[in-house]
Amino acid sequence: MAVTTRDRILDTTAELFRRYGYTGTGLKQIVAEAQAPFGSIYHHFPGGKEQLGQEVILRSGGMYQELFETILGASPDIVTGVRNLFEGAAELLRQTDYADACPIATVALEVANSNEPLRMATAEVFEGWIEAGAARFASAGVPGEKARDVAIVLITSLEGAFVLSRAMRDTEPVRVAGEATVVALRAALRDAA
Amino acid sequence: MAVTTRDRILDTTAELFRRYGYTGTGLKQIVAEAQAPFGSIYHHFPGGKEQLGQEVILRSGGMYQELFETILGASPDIVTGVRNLFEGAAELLRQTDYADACPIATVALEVANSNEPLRMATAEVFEGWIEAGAARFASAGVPGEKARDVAIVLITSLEGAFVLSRAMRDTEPVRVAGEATVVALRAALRDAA
DNA sequence: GTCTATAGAAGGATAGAC
DNA sequence: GTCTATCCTTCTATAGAC
Repeated sequence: MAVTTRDRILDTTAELFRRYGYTGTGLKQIVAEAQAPFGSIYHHFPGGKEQLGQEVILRSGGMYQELFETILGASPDIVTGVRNLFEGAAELLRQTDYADACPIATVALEVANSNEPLRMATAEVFEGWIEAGAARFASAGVPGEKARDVAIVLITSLEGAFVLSRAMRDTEPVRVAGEATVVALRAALRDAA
Repeated sequence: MAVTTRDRILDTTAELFRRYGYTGTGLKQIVAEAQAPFGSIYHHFPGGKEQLGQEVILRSGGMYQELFETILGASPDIVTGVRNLFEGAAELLRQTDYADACPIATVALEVANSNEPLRMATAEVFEGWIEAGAARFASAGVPGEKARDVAIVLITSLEGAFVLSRAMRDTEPVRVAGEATVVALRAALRDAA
């Protein structure tokens, strides 16, 4: 079949991590949902839960980055792209009962002071997002020294808005944070002129 | 003594939640660190871990709000106050090995789609922070309809910056988010003139 | 190699001694 | 009422049957 057991485990784990976090997701829960025998986890991931977590973090981070790129690439200009990104996130939240937000933020907070290998994986993802965002903003006309800052503002705004929107079950924080990010981006673009 | 067993349990739990999250913190771990017998948890919190979690969330939220008010109240003007708030957060992160950030964000993400009573507690805290911030910005001269938005920008920026800074072990996200929040606040204040 | 059964530790919760 | 001992479940991980 097109999807291997290994991929099914990775996909299922990513989904469960997003909803229940790292410590809140059990290996038995994963294999049950992925319709795989328990032993297949240790067959495909000899390092156990930690190895599985690492791969899920890096993989989800990469997929989310591709989603960013797709949305921004499909927009006529960078300002519209950023606006579409936040509006799409708000809509997706609403449609998924406020579950479908950042795939790694919950895990990132859980492991930041308790699991160094996993913390490093989340840091690697965030750093990758920042660099990708900075490159895109720079090529859109944001001055070099400002491009990284704008990328950080975008990502921190979105992450923080996810925290509040998921807790409050309201898209308001995502919408407001999106507007603020657009304003910050416009200001940075003005500096270039 | 000045501090009761109940308070010691609440303080200890708040600290452990911040570091390990809700599911990552065990009741046995709590009583061990609080130097209390195991039974005292169910004596003081008959509702078990969930009741304890609820009280910790609301209490930590209130204490953090007081901290906001203290910092903003001690600053000569609102812009300086917001700057001090982010700078203080960055310094505290650095000093505490990037553990001392938002006391409830980790729990908020963990429970958002898995524990409705606890989700409501986190939502109550965030809504309280937004309203307190909006009131303060309004009295500082931000037009009424903008005051709530600025408060949301402040809180989402800080929360998102905490996620990145803790994961990356770098204060850069908090500092950049702080600058952006100051810029947004200044723009809102200009609208009033 | 795929899968089941189970080990050994830790989880939350409770009963009852004192 | 304070505290201890224990219950039952669930956790990660492993051993070994097929």
